Amino acid sequence: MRYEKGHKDETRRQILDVASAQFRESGIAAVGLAGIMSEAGLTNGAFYTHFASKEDLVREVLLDALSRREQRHKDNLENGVELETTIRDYLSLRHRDRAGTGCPTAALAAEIARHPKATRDVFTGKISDIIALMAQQIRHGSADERRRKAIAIYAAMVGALQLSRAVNDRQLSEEILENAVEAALDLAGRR
Amino acid sequence: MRYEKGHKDETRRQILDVASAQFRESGIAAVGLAGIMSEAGLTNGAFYTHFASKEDLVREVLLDALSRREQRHKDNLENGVELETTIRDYLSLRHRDRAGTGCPTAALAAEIARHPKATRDVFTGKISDIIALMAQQIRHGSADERRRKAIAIYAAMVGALQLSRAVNDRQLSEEILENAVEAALDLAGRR
DNA sequence: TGTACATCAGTGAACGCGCGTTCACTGATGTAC
DNA sequence: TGTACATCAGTGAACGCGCGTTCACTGATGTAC
Repeated sequence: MRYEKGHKDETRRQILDVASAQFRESGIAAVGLAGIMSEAGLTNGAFYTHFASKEDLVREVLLDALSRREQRHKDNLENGVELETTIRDYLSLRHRDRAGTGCPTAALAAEIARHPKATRDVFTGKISDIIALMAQQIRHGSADERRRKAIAIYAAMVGALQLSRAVNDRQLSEEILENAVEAALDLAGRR
Repeated sequence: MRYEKGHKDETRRQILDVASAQFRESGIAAVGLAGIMSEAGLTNGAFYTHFASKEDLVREVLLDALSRREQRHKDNLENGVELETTIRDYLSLRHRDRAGTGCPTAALAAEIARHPKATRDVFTGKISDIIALMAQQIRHGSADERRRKAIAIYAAMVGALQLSRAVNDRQLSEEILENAVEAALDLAGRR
């Protein structure tokens, strides 16, 4: 063949990575395939060698980005990382300012709600897994109680990160992050 | 004049209302001016008699929709409506299923974060006002404590509503809303 | 061993379409003289 | 009172542009005989 073994997989991964960052940075509807392909160092037409449609790409990007997030939660759990650390990392200035490498839920949840069933199915499955992993990070309470807390904490984190990004006032933005950290810790039963 | 007095204002309001619903239902980037104008019963060209650009419309829609939300919070406060009621209304199935008439923050926050300064300024100002009004609904604690709580509760509500909309599983969707209600009430110091 | 053909990742131009925006025009009314 | 002109909300066609998608083609390699 013209290209060495595994070349196509590498190209696919490259497209996936570029799209993943652009979607989270600018939103799905605002990003065009031409822009993705050119940043990936390819021409328009090659896209369809790897994906069936833009919606197919969206689904694959979501699966990939959320799987990476899930893996991070798994690693945290195995390494005994405290829930407090997870919360503080999520609600950090760094995460707020780097949407392109950050949580896909905070960047895209509202948009995902308007996408086809197959795309929402991927989101639903991964979000369930992530909630289950966060529940395991919680120290006290029954399995049911921990799950309930994990859901509420996750929702609070997603909402606060979005607000801190949308708001155009440094002080208010930081106030939102800080208060959400405290609230999440309260909910986790840490104080 | 060709049209009776106040006609232009009515037309402007009509465009504003149609755009407001379409933006919240489908997202700003996914909605076109032609679709807005035809639903408003007008042709393309008339748009620029009322607004300078799509971004101008976005700003006006946001100002209008958030002002209405703010007014609702004011009314609630004057009528002695409990914070619990505000929370339960926000995190209701009805609100989840009617994004077009619902909270602009939950529908558009991530998108607003990517819009120009002037648009984000409008959002920031109104969100500050709404937070201040919610803080007044909280019964216990110093003014500062109540503000901190209001911020956290608002973030949790926004995040939970979005998650409940994005998720493609009825049970999980309702579980998110219910747990967020409980968490918000906990944060408010109701139990 | 040499030749003919198959494979396939990627190229790049083109497709129809809808986007935001512009603009010459319409036609009913108000104003000036 | 009659006429000429100004006003202005709205029309509808057109602008250039970028969108997602298609497709004939390229050219390096692998396979068959």
